[in-house]
Amino acid sequence: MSNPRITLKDLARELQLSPSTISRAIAGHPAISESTKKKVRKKAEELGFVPNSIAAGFRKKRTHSIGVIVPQIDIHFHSLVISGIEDLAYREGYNITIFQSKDSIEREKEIAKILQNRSVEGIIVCLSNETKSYTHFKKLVKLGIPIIFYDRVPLDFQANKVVIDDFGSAFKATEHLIEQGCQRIGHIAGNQGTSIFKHRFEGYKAALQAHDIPYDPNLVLETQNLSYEEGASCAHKFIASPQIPDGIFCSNDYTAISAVQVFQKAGLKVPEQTAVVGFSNYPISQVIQPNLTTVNDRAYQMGEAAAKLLIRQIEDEDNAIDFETITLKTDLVIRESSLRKK
Amino acid sequence: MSNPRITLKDLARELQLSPSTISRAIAGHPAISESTKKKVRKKAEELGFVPNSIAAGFRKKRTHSIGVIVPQIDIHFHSLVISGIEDLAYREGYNITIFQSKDSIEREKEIAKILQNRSVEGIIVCLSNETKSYTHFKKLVKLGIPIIFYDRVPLDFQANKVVIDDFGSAFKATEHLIEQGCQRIGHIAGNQGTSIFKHRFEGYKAALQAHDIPYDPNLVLETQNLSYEEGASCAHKFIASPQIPDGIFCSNDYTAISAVQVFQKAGLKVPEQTAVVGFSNYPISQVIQPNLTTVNDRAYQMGEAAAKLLIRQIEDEDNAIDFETITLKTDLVIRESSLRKK
DNA sequence: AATATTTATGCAAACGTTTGCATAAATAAT
DNA sequence: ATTATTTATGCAAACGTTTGCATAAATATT
Repeated sequence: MSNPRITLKDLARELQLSPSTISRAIAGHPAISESTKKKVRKKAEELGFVPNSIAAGFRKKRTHSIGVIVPQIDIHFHSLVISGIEDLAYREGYNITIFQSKDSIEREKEIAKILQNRSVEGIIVCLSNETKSYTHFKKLVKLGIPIIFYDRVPLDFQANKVVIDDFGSAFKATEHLIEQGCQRIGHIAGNQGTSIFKHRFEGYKAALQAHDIPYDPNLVLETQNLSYEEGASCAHKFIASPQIPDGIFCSNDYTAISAVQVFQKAGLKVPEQTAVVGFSNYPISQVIQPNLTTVNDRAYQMGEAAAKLLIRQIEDEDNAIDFETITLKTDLVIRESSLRKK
Repeated sequence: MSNPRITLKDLARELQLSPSTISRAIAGHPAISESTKKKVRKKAEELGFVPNSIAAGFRKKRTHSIGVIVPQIDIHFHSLVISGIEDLAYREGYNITIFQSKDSIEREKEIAKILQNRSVEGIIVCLSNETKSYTHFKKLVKLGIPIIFYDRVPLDFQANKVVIDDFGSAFKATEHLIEQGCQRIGHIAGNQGTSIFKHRFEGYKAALQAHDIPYDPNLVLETQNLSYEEGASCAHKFIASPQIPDGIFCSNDYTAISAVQVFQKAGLKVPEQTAVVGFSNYPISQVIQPNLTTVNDRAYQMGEAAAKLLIRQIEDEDNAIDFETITLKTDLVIRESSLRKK
């Protein structure tokens, strides 16, 4: 049989005071005498009183709860984002209720309803792949619940967003290959229906153009899921082409790594014959041989920025803050797979 | 200005009924007529009423909330466990409030208090590295809050635990090397102060003994953190030894991978000259060349099992369930790094 | 001593549900 | 027509805090 939890009323009974006095004493209210405060705190400690934030929150209409919806927790990118969110939230006295949408719009809608039901004060969400309409989120915004979208964000309605500079990152990555002497640069692209990958493709093209290198559509291969297998397939296509590219910018690390491995198996030297750059700085990228040059997309910082923006919006009581978009710069982590010269 | 949230009282006013009738109608109580139920549900839908589970939970003394404490969310093992927990919890109508202890006993104690404060109905926790005393958890158990420990579990007090069969897994991994013809088998061990790694070491020894292979302490190298660097260092020590081992069982994938790479750099053929087996089946293990044979420690299933056990304990009202330990079997995923013969 | 002001504590309503018991209306039985 | 039973809805307390306002006691001023 468990011990029942101690309440303010229990302390009140013990000390022959009223629950409102106990509540104020514990909160350090100036109208309560120091001696009463001392007495109450001592007895609270003695009996193991822990405030019931459900009851307090119910009265004050505050939950200090943030809902987080990610496609999958075990995808490294998202686990870094969540880690960044939790660290910031913990420091600010908020806690995180987490859900996976599993890239299902139906599950995402159900979760949105659950979060309303649970009175979260704000939401951070990476949209599911299937999400094309956002009424389930618009409804919550209308109720005054701020929402921050990260990574996959809605394009056609105003919202708070935290994204990375995909265009600029791709530009820099491609530019790096050019600076390493590459002239015939290929691109393994992500699904162009997803704006992230579209921007990466645009950045790649812009860098070529900026350096007077003609864009050759035959050097761009589009994948659906940027999977390891698709990367290998693209690498084989490059090898089979009349003129093998001497540099490749890949939209994620998996395709970059598989490309590297296919080239090596085919006897192509990386980076001497073909330099390769990936995207996302997964832990894998510093383990494979040669170590992979890759864009560090700062997922942890993305999480921190999203949580900071959300808490600012929660605590802005007059709702004066307009929608905001934070675009994080990235770093290019230069490793062996693209280094020809210093 | 946001729209205020619709309550039972609002519906009551609209329909000229009492809030208790509205509550019962929405809940489908048999004492309420079908026509009233229909009318109430229609109006609820029309006005966008969503039940307030904070208020309902306050009255019923239920939160349907589970607290989860992991050392770090972005460690792949833990992100898989959390994914397993969330999937099971979502299906059972519970939600997950997540915290990182950052391997700090102080932060863990603070989090335990926060979870009491928030009236979670149960807790799943992987103890921080620093945790040597458990009063902060014992106190919660005494209040009737069930706690499931996973992976790093307390040894000297009765608790619910979900672990893997470290001994049996290590035995099987070592046995596999023996079956592949290895006779001089080394071990890169984890910190022996952690029972997980101690059991792995014991399993390794037991397999040698079971096959009449003498245990040679010179073939066992202990690390502190099983880091990539420590793995490389151990590999160098093996290379410098008078007789290089022809098989190595490593306590995690990072050390296995770095060992493989050091051997390859030194001209040793893996697995022909030295076969290598890792532990944890990180995504890395199927990417490196040769692909790594490794123990799949089924972190996702560990999460599911922990959540299932916890919810069973939460919903067992007479508290008749004794403490329980679930030991998950693992699979040995045989890949190139250990295959000499079929 | 009487009056005014300040200090410290208490009362009770409130938050939004749920639910035991009460009561009015409808229906059935005599 | 009267009485008994059933049906459907309502009242109000409860959950554990917080807080506006009330009040008693202590202190200061005249």
